[in-house]
Amino acid sequence: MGKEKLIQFLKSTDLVTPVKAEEIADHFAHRTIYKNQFHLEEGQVSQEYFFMEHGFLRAFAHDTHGNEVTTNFYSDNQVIFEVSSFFNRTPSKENIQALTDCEGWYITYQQLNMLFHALPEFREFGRAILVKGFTSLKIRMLSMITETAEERYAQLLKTNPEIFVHSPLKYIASYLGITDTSLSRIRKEFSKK
Amino acid sequence: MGKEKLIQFLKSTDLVTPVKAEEIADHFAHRTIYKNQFHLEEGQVSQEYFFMEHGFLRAFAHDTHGNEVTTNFYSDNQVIFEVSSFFNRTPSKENIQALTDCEGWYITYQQLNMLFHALPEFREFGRAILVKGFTSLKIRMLSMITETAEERYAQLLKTNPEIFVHSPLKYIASYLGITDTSLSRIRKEFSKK
DNA sequence: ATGCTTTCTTGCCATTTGGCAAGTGATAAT
DNA sequence: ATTATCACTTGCCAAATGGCAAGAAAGCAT
Repeated sequence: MGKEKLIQFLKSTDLVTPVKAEEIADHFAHRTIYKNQFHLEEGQVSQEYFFMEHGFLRAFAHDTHGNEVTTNFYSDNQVIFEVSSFFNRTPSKENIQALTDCEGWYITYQQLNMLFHALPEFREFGRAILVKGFTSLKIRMLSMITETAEERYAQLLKTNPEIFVHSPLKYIASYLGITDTSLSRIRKEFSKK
Repeated sequence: MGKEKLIQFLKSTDLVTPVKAEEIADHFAHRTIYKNQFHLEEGQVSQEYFFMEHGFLRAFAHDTHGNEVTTNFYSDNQVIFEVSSFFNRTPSKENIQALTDCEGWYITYQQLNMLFHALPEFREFGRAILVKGFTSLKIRMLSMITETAEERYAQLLKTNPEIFVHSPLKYIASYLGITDTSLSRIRKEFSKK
């Protein structure tokens, strides 16, 4: 049935046994998101808990002056949904859009709760995903406060080089908290070293 | 037994019924944290899920050059614990210290899991707390990226004036992502308006 | 292949923020 | 009361980042 990657991912957390992983995966359905399509649009309620088998997505919001700001990038083996909108059933302030064709597996909010109820192990898994997202955001916040734009750029290039393959620099710039002009200059300086 | 505030807080989320709120509260024990004492120290595993009835706390971490950075402030009616350390049972990179005498109620990791297991409603409550923390961090990140230091200062002063009552400005400065020198200048400019 | 749009770079200059050190005032300890 | 420490401010200047506009380069549509 082709859900090997999903099953492998569920098992990789060590919170879900092999047998239960299969059972959980049974409830996921296949989803393709074609390049430029939206997985979630501002104003909608995030409906799908989406495991990405392969592809590349960008999440972005609008600031008070209407400018786009990239809030996240997502690649293979990540779970994608807008936490606040998904769990509170409120309209999302974020958009999630495909930068390449994406393939993966999803369940709805209702199905997720059903599974959480039926399989406590999956609930632990769900929490682990949440904690992971929270933790990486905290790390990013710390780097926003303590590091220079160049240091943040160097770090991103080192730890997430695939972002530079799939995303235009202007999206990366706002993710780093700088303008595209500055990013261009930083890259110039950086390449000299 | 004096746990009215805790019970009220549990009920306020609408995820926990009045009866269950009492049952949950039964498992919490009283805790006083005196001014300057640590609720959590770097290197330790966050052990207590702490509901603050009243008081004021600051969380801080150290950056790569050893400088203190304030990561959060906590006041009345908040749940305090270091998410990553608490759930992953790993050493914390953060410290949580009292800026005033604090009083509240706590349970341990083991008790929390026991309660989660026994009372699914409390689990929902736990998730809501997590989602809330995540959401406010996302909002803060967006403001770090899109707003000037002065705008962030004005916003904090408006929405969390109590912080300025209890915390020295240098702690607030690093929370805002600026130096204490800059905050001082911003305040000077701001007061002219 | 041609033209159109988007992405990226660059020069010029403005603005924001930081670094350091001195100075003032407040608080705390003895 | 005296001293020491801490919190905050300020002046001077440096460094980082932004804004705008022009131009080069790359990608896309027809």
